[in-house]
Amino acid sequence: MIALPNRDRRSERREATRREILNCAWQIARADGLAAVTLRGVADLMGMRAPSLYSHVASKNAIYDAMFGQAWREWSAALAAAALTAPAEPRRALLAAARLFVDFAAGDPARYQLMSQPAIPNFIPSAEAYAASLEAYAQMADALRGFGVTAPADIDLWTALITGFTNQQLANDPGGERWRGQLPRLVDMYCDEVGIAGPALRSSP
Amino acid sequence: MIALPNRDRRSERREATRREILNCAWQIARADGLAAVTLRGVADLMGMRAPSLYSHVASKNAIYDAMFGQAWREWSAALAAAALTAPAEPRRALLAAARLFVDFAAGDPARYQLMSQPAIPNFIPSAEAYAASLEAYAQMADALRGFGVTAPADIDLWTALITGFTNQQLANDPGGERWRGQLPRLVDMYCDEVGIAGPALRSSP
DNA sequence: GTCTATACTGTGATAGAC
DNA sequence: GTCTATCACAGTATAGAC
Repeated sequence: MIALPNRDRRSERREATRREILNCAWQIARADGLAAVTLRGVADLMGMRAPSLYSHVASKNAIYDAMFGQAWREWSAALAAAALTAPAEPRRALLAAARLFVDFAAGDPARYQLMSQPAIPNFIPSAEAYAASLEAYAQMADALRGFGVTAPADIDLWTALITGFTNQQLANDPGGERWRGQLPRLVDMYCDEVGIAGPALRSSP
Repeated sequence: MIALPNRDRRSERREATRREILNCAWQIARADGLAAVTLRGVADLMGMRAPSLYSHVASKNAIYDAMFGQAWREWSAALAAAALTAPAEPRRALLAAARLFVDFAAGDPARYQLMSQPAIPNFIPSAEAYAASLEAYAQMADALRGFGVTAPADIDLWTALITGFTNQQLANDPGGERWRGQLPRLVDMYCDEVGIAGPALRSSP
């Protein structure tokens, strides 16, 4: 009988290289933009030849795909960490969530660009990676449900409002406050519309 | 003394070829997406060789640039044709403008993708092409001013709301009504917020 | 399993002949 | 103006060394 090691060092190392590939890709994306990620560039950073990457990833789009899923999972984690389930002050909680999203996007524009399709030509997230974004959506929907918002239309309204503000902020005033500064007003508008009570945020941002 | 022709047939023909290049590029973009536009593809459609295009266009990005300006001028024309200066019923006018924008975007997703940066890697609209988008912005701002909306923040609010709805509609329910159908509600929210009077649209869409 | 060398295809772009 | 030829660079497929 052969003693099986309780840890598979081989697959551990394999996972580590895969992670390193993603890290190098992120590094390039952050520095020079998403489109600047090339297999040769990633390979250079790793001290490898470009074709060698195919031992660990199926294609370049597979790298984007993994990054896409990773990005949405990071957002889910950030939202969960914020623990905005404060039913006592729903408007403040929603404002915090909105600011969190804008700041999350502004903190890594390349990441946000990848999250909001269609950033890369010919890249369509796989069902598995897309599931990560759906989970983040469900997470936000849950939070809204905690505030009494259940109608799908009301949830659609929220997503359109927040992403609209985020896109405008990043595209026209990156790092500024032109739209971000209006978030209290936006959250008030939304809460008034969907019937979330509480004191207005506008006067006391 | 040499008789100068009163029309420059040469430059007329030159302009015609340039237009044809753009038309072929649009044709490809509409059929297979913006990224599918290839110099060889355009040249094929024109019965030319790819390098010959450089006699009429400085680069591939110059083609995108011309398309960008053209797209925004088309939107300006569409908005002007709508003649939404109906101060009697501002809410209806704004709803018409909002629907016009969503439909304009949905009518040619590739065009809208190009209008909303950053659609193509390494493509940044030239100052001249960008001016076309600024003019469209000024046009909308003028219309809003006609309804008493003058604060820059209020105009920013409008753009974020409309583009947010449009993006969500195209990305998650292309050709549908999921967000488009909520436009009356959105316009009401906006008008209530910025102080545009009139009967609510919600009940009578 | 992991990496390399080589090579194929397609891209935007340039040079120079006609 | 348009052509042919060619370049540099991309993603990727394959064969084989270790």
